[in-house]
Amino acid sequence: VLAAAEALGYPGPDPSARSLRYGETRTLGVVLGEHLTYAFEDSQAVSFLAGISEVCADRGYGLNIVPTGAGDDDARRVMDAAVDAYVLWTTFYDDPVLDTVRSTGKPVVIHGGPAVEGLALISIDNREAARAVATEVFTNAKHPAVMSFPLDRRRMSFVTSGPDDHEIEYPVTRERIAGYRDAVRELGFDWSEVPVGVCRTNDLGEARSTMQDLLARDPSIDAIAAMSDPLALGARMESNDSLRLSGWDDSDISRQHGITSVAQSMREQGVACAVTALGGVASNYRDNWQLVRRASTQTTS
Amino acid sequence: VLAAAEALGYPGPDPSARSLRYGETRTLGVVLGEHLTYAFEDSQAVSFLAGISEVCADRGYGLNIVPTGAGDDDARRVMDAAVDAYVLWTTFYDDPVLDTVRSTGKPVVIHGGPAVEGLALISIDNREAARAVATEVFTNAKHPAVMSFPLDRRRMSFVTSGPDDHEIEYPVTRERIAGYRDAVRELGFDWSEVPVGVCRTNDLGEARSTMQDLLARDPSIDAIAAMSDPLALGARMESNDSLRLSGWDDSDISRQHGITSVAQSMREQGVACAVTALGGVASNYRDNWQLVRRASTQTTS
DNA sequence: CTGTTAGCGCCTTCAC
DNA sequence: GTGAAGGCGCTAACAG
Repeated sequence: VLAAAEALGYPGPDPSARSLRYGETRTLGVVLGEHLTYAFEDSQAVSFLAGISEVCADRGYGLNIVPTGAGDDDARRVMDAAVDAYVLWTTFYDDPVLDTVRSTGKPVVIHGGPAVEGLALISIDNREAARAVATEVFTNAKHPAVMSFPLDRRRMSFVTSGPDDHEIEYPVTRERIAGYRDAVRELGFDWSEVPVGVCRTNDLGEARSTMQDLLARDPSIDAIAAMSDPLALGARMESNDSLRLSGWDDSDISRQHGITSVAQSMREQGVACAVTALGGVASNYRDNWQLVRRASTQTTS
Repeated sequence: VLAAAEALGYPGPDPSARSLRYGETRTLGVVLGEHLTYAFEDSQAVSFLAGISEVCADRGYGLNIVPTGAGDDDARRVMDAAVDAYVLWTTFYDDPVLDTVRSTGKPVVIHGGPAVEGLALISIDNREAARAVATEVFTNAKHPAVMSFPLDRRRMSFVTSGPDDHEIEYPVTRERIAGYRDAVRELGFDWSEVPVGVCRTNDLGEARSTMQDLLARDPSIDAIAAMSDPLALGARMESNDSLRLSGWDDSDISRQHGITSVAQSMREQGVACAVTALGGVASNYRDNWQLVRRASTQTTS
């Protein structure tokens, strides 16, 4: 009998049929608010996925990566994915994908934000961390400024000042801006006059060009709070060592260049997301960050 | 009617049922011969996956990453994956997974090797590239040596000399060793006396420790052909600038440190694998590499 | 203990 | 035009 099956080229049990029967696929879905290649180009995204995949490997789950934002078939792509649960990365306020994943009735974990009633959220307290690092970098400064991630899906590079919350579509970015604003105000500055350079992508080149634009607008800038280490380094390259500077993520870049940064483990957050999505209980990550003080915010007075 | 469905919490079309009906899942499977986290830790693996994902995103395919080598349920994991085609990364001679994927009857593309009758193969000509770079680095040398990736699944670090093909389980490693050997013999050395340092992992620390072991065995080593740029840099850090040196992949490391290297695009190879797996025709990648000469193999005589 | 059957949810066909 | 039914491949339950 087995020989006959072999001879006829029986392709083995069909996974779709099996899933249908059992009602589970043993696969975790990761929904990206970005182009798929971004998942493998941004080092933070890679760390996050490494954490996710660690959990999947342990439990014998596959990992299905679903890109969104490319077209109007996002909902179909997400719903068509044969997965048991979703982890969302880089989603935004009012993202239609949020409704889509919720309507599936499957477990959903959102990384970073936004907080959605009934869906799990894993994130550090970006606002509080931003307040702490900005307080560090803006103390003893005369003309503070910010280097930011994109504010909305259009992902434009530009320079503005004191942006309002409602202009900012990405939760992590909004929270960090809010934290910078908290610090700015506590130190007695006028937020509406603080220049904010927005970088389309998270890389050195973009940061340098945006820093040039910032300095063109206000050459007296003497302190920069940046949302990533590459952005911070780009700012320094267009300035001089007297610039007070902070980055974010405590990567090799900030270590090598003595840049004050915010340490957080994307990998651990990935683990927490996957564990939660697959039915476990992860610890609270709100306070899982640390301010790492380095030479770039040393007081020189 | 729609309202009623909504009210009852209809979870939307079930992807498993849909796949079953249509006989396709619109998902590409990537089978890793490594622990899943490796896929996100090794920069070459990340580039390869970026290429794969680019194609998947274009065509509206999902990406399902299946780790193997963890236990004896590899076959089940692979067969249970709801995918339309497979791409294999870091597989080896006689890997049982090869039989498993073939038995599914789905399209299979193997990256790097081994060549299997009836399954597609995407790879540069590692042997020829290794011969070229070794000829470059070993010319004018007196005591050539090699820094290698693991030879087999046990992934041990150790020092040996002139290993035979049959000791080497990974196709890419075997081909490169063969190319080094070709060059060594053409230059008149005795392959069986050439020290080969095997590094368990592809990182600097491992390379430094293995280089120490190599030098302990033969302090007169004056040229190293390494299978990656990190391994090459590690070797240099335990030696001095007079060491003739070559790496592989033409990464930032080799550029910054003036190390001769072999350029190839893992990303393009990823694209080629995905295109082939999903039914397209990719161009031949055998000769898609280049020797990049730098200061580390300058003739100083 | 072996053999048959029902049904997972979907889509397409065919009947009305 | 609307509506019912069959079958994709699997497995659990049930009948012989």
